[in-house]
Amino acid sequence: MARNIEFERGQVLEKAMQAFWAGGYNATSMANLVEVTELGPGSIYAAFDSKQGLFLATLDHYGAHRAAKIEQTLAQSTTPLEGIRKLFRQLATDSAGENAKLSCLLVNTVLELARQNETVQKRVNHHLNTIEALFRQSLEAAQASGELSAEKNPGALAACLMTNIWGLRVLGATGPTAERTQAIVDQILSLLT
Amino acid sequence: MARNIEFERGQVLEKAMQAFWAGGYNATSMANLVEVTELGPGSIYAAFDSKQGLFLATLDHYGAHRAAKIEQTLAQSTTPLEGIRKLFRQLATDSAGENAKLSCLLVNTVLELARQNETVQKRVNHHLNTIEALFRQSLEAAQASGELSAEKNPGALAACLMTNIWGLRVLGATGPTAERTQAIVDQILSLLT
DNA sequence: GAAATTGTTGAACATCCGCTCAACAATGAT
DNA sequence: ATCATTGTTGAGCGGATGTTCAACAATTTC
Repeated sequence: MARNIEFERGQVLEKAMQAFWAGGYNATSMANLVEVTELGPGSIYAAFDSKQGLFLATLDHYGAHRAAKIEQTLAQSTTPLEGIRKLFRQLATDSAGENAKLSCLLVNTVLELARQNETVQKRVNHHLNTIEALFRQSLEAAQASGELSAEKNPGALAACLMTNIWGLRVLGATGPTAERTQAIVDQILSLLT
Repeated sequence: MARNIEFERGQVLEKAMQAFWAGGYNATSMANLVEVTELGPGSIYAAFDSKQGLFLATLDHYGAHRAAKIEQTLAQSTTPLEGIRKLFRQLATDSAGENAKLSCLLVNTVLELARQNETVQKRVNHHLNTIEALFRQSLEAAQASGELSAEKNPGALAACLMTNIWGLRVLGATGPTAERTQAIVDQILSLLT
């Protein structure tokens, strides 16, 4: 064999992700990425091919982490709908917090990059669809147990909840008050009753 | 006096706006703007100070045009709620159309630029607040006429509608089907009943 | 028509961009 | 110990970036 890789892929992805998340794709330069990852340009290109390759890897890192967190919250709740309510109340808090301006890397990427780049589009959509499926499963479970009215459409409701999450991410970036974010989430959650 | 300006400000702003709208701020270069506006770099800098100055002017152009369109649609409708429904049904159609990927310049700007730039943030928020006020006025009018339940909160509802518009703009950029966008809008409009 | 003022032009500037590659370092096989 | 293989390093590449400015053009004043 030969020389071993010195860096840990997960740590590099985490640092690159935070840079892209805070600055966006275009405004984050390779020089920035070299600085935060503490890798040489050559090592980055050997491992990820290009700036876009590194970005796609950070998208996967972010998407997997985010879906796991949502799945965990839904699984740990007393009932399916309670899990969804908990997620949206957390979103209300986060969207008025100090990290609200970060928004969500997936949503930021939809508007900055995925609109123009089919490769990025497919990758982002895959992660968004994974999350939407978690909501749909919870809504179907709620319907099966009678917690959600049989007249509701779980698929349409899940799609609508995703749209509202995206809207809340934009809202967070506008710098809203906590009262505002909570009033909006209260309206959204009334869709479940 | 002296030599007159040769270009029409409105036409230049329209062309620059379309470039920024389609490409985003960072990915639209001064070379692009020189090409689409058919002005020399010097003329652009004399009229708008900088790339950011031109961008802020296009934001105002876009915001004013957008608010006027919404105000007109609301004013021409038979009832206040019918106006809001019409706007959202149009949004469902547009978000599945060929121009859906453009999204909305204001929303795109919130996530790409306003997160990091206070000047841009204030300008975008001003235009968004203007539009939100139109919705709130329509909801208050609907409540006054009995079309909207007295138990509803027009302010919170207007804020929630804005959040949903932003979500629909993100949705449009993901390339959804017409069935999907209409199912989501149907859910949103159920908030009004 | 000369002077003063303002608008237009486009070449050029310093800087930054994403990316490459030759030189060197570390590891395992023989 | 030598060699083959792979990882790291960082100076440097060609090109793009936002911006400037001296030269020129048009218009008004006197």
